[in-house]
Amino acid sequence: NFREAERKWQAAWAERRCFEAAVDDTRPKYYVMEMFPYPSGRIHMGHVRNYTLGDVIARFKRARGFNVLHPMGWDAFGLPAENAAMEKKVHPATWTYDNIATMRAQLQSMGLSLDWSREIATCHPEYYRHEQAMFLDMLEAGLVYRKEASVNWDPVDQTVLANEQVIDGRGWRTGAVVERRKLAQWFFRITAYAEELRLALEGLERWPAKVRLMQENWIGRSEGARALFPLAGRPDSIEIFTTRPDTLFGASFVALAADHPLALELAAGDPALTAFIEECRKTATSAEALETLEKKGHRTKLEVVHPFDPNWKLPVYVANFVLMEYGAGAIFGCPAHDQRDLDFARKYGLPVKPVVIPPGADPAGFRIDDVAYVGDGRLANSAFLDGLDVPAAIDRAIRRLEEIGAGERMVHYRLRDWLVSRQRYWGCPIPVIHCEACGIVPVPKSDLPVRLPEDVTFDRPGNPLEHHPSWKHVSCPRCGGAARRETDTFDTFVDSSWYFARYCSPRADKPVEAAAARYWLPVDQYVGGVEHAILHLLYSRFFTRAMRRIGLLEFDEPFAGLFTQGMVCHETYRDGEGNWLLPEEVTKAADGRLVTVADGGPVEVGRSEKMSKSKKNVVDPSEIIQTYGADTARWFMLSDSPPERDLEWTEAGVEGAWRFTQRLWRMVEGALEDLGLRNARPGESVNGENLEAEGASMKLRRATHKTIAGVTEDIERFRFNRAVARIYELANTIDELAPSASAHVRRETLESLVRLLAPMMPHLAEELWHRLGHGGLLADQPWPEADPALVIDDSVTIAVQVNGKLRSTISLPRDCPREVAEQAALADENVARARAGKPVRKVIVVPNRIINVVV
RNA sequence: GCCCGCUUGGUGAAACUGGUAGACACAAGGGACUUAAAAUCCCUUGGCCGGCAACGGCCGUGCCGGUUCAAGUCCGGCAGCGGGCACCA
Repeated sequence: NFREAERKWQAAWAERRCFEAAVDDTRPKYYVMEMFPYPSGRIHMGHVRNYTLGDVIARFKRARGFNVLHPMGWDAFGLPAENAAMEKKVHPATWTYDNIATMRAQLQSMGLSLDWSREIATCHPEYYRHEQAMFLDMLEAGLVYRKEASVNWDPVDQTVLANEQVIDGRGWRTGAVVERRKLAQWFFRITAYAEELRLALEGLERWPAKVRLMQENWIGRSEGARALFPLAGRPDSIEIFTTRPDTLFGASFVALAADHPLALELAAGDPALTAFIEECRKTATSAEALETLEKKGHRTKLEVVHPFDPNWKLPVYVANFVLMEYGAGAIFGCPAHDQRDLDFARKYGLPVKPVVIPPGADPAGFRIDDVAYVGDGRLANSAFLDGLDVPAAIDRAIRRLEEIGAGERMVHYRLRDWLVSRQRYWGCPIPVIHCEACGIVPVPKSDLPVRLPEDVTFDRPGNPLEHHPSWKHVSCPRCGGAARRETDTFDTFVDSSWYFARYCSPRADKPVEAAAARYWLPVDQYVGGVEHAILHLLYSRFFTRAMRRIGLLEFDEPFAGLFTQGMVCHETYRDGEGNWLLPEEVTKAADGRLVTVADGGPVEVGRSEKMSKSKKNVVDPSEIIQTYGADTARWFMLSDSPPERDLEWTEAGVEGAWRFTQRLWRMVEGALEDLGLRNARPGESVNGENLEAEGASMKLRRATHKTIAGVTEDIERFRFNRAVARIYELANTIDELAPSASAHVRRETLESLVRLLAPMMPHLAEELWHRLGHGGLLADQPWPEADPALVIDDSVTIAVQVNGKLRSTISLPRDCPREVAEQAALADENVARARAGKPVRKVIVVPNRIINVVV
C-alpha cells in the first residue's frame, strides 16, 4: 500500500503543480540543479543519490520560503545512441526518446520535486537550433575558428577525440590505440579566457577547494620566456619556452619533440632519425611505459648558437621527453638545475655546468653529481647575471633577450583550445556551408535549425551525414553556387555547457530570455559527480563568458555553489570460477557464508567498489523502489555516509531504512488512537500549559525544538547524515517520553517530526501529515521554526577534569559565575578523591563546557 | 615524480572555531512475546583490570615526537590508502 500512497502523493503534487516555478520578483529565488542524465536506458544508483541530494535541498529551500527552480532534462546526444543503432538496428532518435520515456518514469517514481514543465532534451531541434545560433554569433565574435590540426583519430569509432578523451594513448570509450591525422577542425577559443577562468576560481567560494585546484592545474599557468636559438649555418631559429631563463648559461643542448617540424624535416634524409621518431610515437603513449621510460635522444647534425654568446654552439637532439603540444615543442637543457636534463646529459656525455650556487656553497667548488640543484641561490658562471638571485636573474635574462630581439617574456598555459568537431551523426550539426567560391559561409539564421536528416543508415563505419545521398549538397547562401554542408557535429560537451541557462526559459524563441535569465541565474546550487570536475565545469564557465560576449548573459560564473557527491559502491562477488556475480545471485547460507543462489557454490567476496556493469556489483533502483518504496531508498541514500564521501550500498542498511519508515507509521498511528491527541491542536494550548509541572512534556518540547534547530542547520550545510541521526534521536526520545507527556506536546512533536522528514521522505511525510488531520499538502507548508528559548537549556552538564583526566560531571545553571562553578567542582567527591589531598594549583573554567583542576 | 585529500569500535560514521571520543545507524549476542517463525519490544556491545553491587581504575582516534591545564582536532617527521596531473621545459 505504500507504493499506492507514493503514487497518490506524486499525482497530488503534479495536479497542484507544486513544483512549477515562475518568475516572482517579490520572493527570493533559489535555483538548484543536478547534472542532467545521459539517457542510457535506465537510471542507476548514482542517479538516485544525485537526485535525492538535490531534491532535499530543493524541498528544504521551498519550505524556507524561496521561489525554487528545480528543473530536469536530458543530455541526449552522443555515441551510445549510434552504437545502439548499429547493434540493434534502431534509429538513434527512437532509442534515445524511448530511453528518456523509461527514465522519466523512473525519476518520477522517486517523488522528486522537479518542474517537469521545463524539461529539455539536447537532441531536440528546439534546443539545438539555439546552440547553432549562438555558434554563429560566436563565430562572428571571433570565439570560434577552424584550423587544420593534427587530431587524435579513433580507428574504431572513426572519429576525432579531444586530447581530454585520450587516456594513455587510447580512446576513452573504445580503448583503441589512437592514431594521428590531419583534419580541418572547429575550435572554441577557450584559451583566450585562460587567465580569466583561472583568476575567477578564487571567487567560487562555494565550490569544493579540490575542484578549484583541479581546474587551476588543468589551466596550468606558467611564467617564463620564449627564446630563439639561431641555427648554425641556416637562416632560421629554434624557438623554445623556458621557466628558467636564469639558467641559460648552464645550457648544454637543445631538444626537439619528435613531432617538431624541424625534426620531421631532418628525418627525411635520416633513416635512423625516422626510426627514432617512430619509436617515440609508439612508446610515448602507455602510462606504464612513461613511468619507467628511459630518457632517450637522437643527435641531429644541426647545431644552434647560444642567444647570449655568438661563439657558443650547442648540439640539437630529438628527444622522447619533449612534447609538441606543450610550449614551443622544443627546450633547452640545463643539466645542473633540472633532473630530467641531468639524466639526459649523463647518458650522452654532455657538460654539466652549475650556474646557481646554493647559499653558503663555494662557487668554485660546487659540483653536481646525481641530483640536480633546483633551489634558490646566487648566479655564477653567467656573465651579466653573476651575483643575482634566481628571481632577479630570471627578470634580467628576459630583459636581455628582449633587448637583443632573441625572445620575450611569456606566460604559457597548459590549457588548449577546445576542439568541438565530431565526425558523428547523433550530435548538433555545425551550421556552416563550404563553398568553393566563397569559402566558409554561415548558414543564415533564418534557415536554422539545420536539422539532422532522419533517413540515415549505420551499415558502414564513418559519419552517416557524410554518406547521406542529399543532405550535404546545398547551394551557397552567398553566391548560390553548388556547395557542401558541414558534416561535423558538436562535441556533446557543447550541449551541456549552456543547458542551465536554457532551463530559465525553455520554450523561448531565443537561447535565453533576458528577464528570466536575470531573475534565475546564476545557479545557486549545482550537484553532481566529481568526474565532471574539470571538463564539463570548465567548458560551462567558458561558455557563460562566451554567451556574455554575444550579449545573452550578464554574468561570468554559471554555478555559484557546487557540491560534488561521492560514488555509490557495493561489494563485488565472484563464483568458484572467477566469474562476477550480481548481488542478487548471492545469498547467505545457514552457516552465514555467502553462496551462489544457482547451485550453492562458494562465493568470493571482493572489496567494495563503484557500482559498475563490468563487475556486476549493481543494484537496480527500480527494484528497490518496487520492494521498499522511494522513501526508503532516499532515506538510505542520506543516512549513513556524508554526501561527499563514497556510499556503501548494503541490503542490511536498506532494511534498516525500511524498518524506520514502518516505525514512523506506527508511531503516528498509535498516537492517533489517543483521542486527546487526535483533538489537540498544536500551538494553541502548548504555551498555556503549566509545563514546569510536567517534566516529560517540557523535556519533549525541548528535544523537539533542538531537533528542529539542528536539522535545519545540518541541511543548510549539506550534513544530511547528521540530520538523519537527529531525527532518529527525536524518534527515540518520543518513544521514551511520549507516554507521560501531554497530548498537545505530543502532537506538536509528531507534527514537527513529520515536517522535518518532508525533504527526505516526502511521500511518507505527506501521508502522515494527512493522517494527522491536515487538509492541505505538506509540500506547501513552511519549514518549522525552532523556539530559541527551548533550544538552550537552563542547566548544563559540565565535565570536570583533574590534571586533564575526566573525573566527574556536574550539573550547573547555564552561564553560572566562574566562582560558583569552581566551588562546585572542588566540592565533588570524585574530584576530591582524584586530588588525593594535593593542593590545587590552578582551576581552568571554560563556561558551560569543562572545568580542569590542576594539582 | 609533483599536487591534493583521507586514516576514529566488528561495520558506516558522530564529535561546532583545541574542552566529557564513539551520538545515530548497521551487525552481533542475550532476553520478552509466540505452538513456532516473522515482526515488535527490552538489555548488552572499544579493549583490559578490580568489585556481590552501585561503581572505580588503566589503555585507546594509523605510527613516532612536540606544543598546551587540556590534542581525534594544532605543529614536525614517518607509514598506509585514495584522488588529480604527469617526460609540463
